[in-house]
Amino acid sequence: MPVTIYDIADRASVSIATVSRVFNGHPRVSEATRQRVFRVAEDLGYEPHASAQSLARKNTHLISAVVPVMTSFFFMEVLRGLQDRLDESDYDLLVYASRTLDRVDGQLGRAVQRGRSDGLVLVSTPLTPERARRLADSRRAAVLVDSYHPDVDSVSVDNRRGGEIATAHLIERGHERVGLLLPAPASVPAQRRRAGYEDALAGAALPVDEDLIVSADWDHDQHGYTRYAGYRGMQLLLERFAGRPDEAPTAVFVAADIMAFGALRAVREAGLKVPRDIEVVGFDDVAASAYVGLTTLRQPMYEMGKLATETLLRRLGAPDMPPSHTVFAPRLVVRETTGGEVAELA
Amino acid sequence: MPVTIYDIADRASVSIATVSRVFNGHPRVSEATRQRVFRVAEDLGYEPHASAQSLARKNTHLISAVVPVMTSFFFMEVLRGLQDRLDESDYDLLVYASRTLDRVDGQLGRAVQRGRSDGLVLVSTPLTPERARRLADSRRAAVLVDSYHPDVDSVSVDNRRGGEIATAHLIERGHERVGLLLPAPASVPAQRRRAGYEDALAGAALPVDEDLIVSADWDHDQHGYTRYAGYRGMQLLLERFAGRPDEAPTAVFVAADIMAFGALRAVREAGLKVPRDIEVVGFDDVAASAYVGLTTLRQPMYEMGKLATETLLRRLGAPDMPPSHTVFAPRLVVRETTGGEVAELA
DNA sequence: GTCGTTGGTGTAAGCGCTTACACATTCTGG
DNA sequence: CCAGAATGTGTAAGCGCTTACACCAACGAC
Repeated sequence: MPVTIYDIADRASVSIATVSRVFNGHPRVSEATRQRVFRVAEDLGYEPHASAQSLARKNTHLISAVVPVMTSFFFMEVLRGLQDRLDESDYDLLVYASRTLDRVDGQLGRAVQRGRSDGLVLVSTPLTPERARRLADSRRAAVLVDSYHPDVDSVSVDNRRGGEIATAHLIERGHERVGLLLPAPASVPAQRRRAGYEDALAGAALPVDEDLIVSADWDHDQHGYTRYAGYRGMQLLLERFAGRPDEAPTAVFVAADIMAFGALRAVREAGLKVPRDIEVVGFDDVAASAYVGLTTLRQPMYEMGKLATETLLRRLGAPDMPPSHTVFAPRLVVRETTGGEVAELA
Repeated sequence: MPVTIYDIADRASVSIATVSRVFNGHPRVSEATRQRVFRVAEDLGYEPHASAQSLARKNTHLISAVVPVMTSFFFMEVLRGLQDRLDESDYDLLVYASRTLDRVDGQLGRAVQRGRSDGLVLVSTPLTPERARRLADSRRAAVLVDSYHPDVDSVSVDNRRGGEIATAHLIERGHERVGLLLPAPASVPAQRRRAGYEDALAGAALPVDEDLIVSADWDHDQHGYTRYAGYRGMQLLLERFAGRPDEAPTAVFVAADIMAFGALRAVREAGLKVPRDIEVVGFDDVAASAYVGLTTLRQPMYEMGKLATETLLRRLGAPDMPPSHTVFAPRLVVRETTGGEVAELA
């Protein structure tokens, strides 16, 4: 029933080789033949068979995106960037999003399967030695987004610098007791942001006080980038200083916007006002941050996705080029939570 | 270099047929041979070639999801539902998201290509006769999410009923002048919601006043599900009644949460307070709605995605089953914008 | 006229896998 | 002890396409 090149070859009185050549834009086909083949193909409603092409050509024209738990705005924006760039190429996109963090390796396994896709985009997926080995074994082109490995192309944001900017912003606004709310300690970006936090303190000759820092380490196997983690973290932080209000933080850098939303809530519930009693800075600049008026560090997520694709496509064309690493600087967006103007409409 | 079944066959001293059988769990293989083949395969690091399998088996184990402009929470949730259900199967997911609405058909074309995927999930993509024909020609299994066509499985929400519930809620709260903000008039779900709005008015013996209704019809080729559309729409609505405040709406049903955010903004800018001067009900219940305290109609997006996959997988197993249509009832979630409690943490 | 070119096309060998069919062996029951 | 069933394995024909190689005709150049 389905039409193959054999059918076309028959009806157009040529060989299947010629039909194939026509469809692949081979130069040595006479104009007359080309026209005839196209006409017959049109008549018959022919469409090449993707798997057969993949097998014969030894490439799939497919890109795999591996993302952890697809839940956040971040991944969606990156994906959108990927898509938009891919749209201009003739690659299609396979998405491997795992439900829980422990399934990531399983997804990765499927993504690197022979004949599945030509290249991978790994989003927020730290390249452990084990994973790096697997990737290398598979000989598949890859690019990392939001993580780093010396041997693989990557696109990321300067988390450390971002943490520093965030904290410095608060210090400049007169705060000397700046709290820090972190997701699960395992998160590498969060570690970097913390380093930046410490940089800023050091720059202002302020001490690092562990009491001011809370990590969402209670929920194992979770990344901790949740509203609840921020809510609970802020509660813990406030409780710690319940007996000594003069030592309590007057500002908090929350390492992710989504957490900051929870944190704001906890502040409100504690009967405090933002920014009057406590100022807050987030990280990411997700869509809702503008609504809520959250001061934050903007990550160019969409652009990162776009660039990642760009990089991957380049890599597919030049497998032996040395790896490239692009680092974007996050940009401070001041809103109400640190006394800025009412949010723009965007 | 890459290992094929031939390599394994050699090393295990069996034929390729037997190797294939082992990997496909064929019952008639002796235990000894099975073990040996597995061992050799393990040693060699064998992995089946996806394209070759697809070609030989005549199926790809791939599902395509076609979504318009990947930008909203809605699509992400549906996608997440899809993913999670797919995770339990051995299908992988191809995502076709178009940058603009006019590219949807192009994406659809790629998605239905022979040998690309076994089935399609069409999200918020109205099945025009042209598209229906194409789908039928391709003989590919498909399921519609958030749209309807008699011949194709579908999963959707009762938009009309939702519109009615939203409006009735406002009427019950004492409002007699209820405004309506809609996205682009072409949107079928929006038309249904409007119908529900009119149902509720009729039910309360209230007239339909066109002055109270605003459609985002200024931006052609856009779906109008944007924050700006809501902002502008609300502005227009307020302007209309600038000279006759007694006739102005005291409540507004906004056909999408994202629009409602913009609408709230416009209300605030006009110097009015929600819910004191104007009450607002949205539709969707996106994540940010809880933050903002927006009363809205909750669509079970995640569940719809999950069920869509379920339906599609069933359909793949039974192509001739008559089409099924599942309609979820949206649920009213009362929050601050209609005088409800402060938002839950979720 | 002969000979290398060049353009246009066909033949056939894959690509890596599945599976119908055939065959050989072993098992079972009478 | 043998027919027939059950079990295990191999042979080979695809699946639909690409492409190296070969071939032939037409073409100028000498």
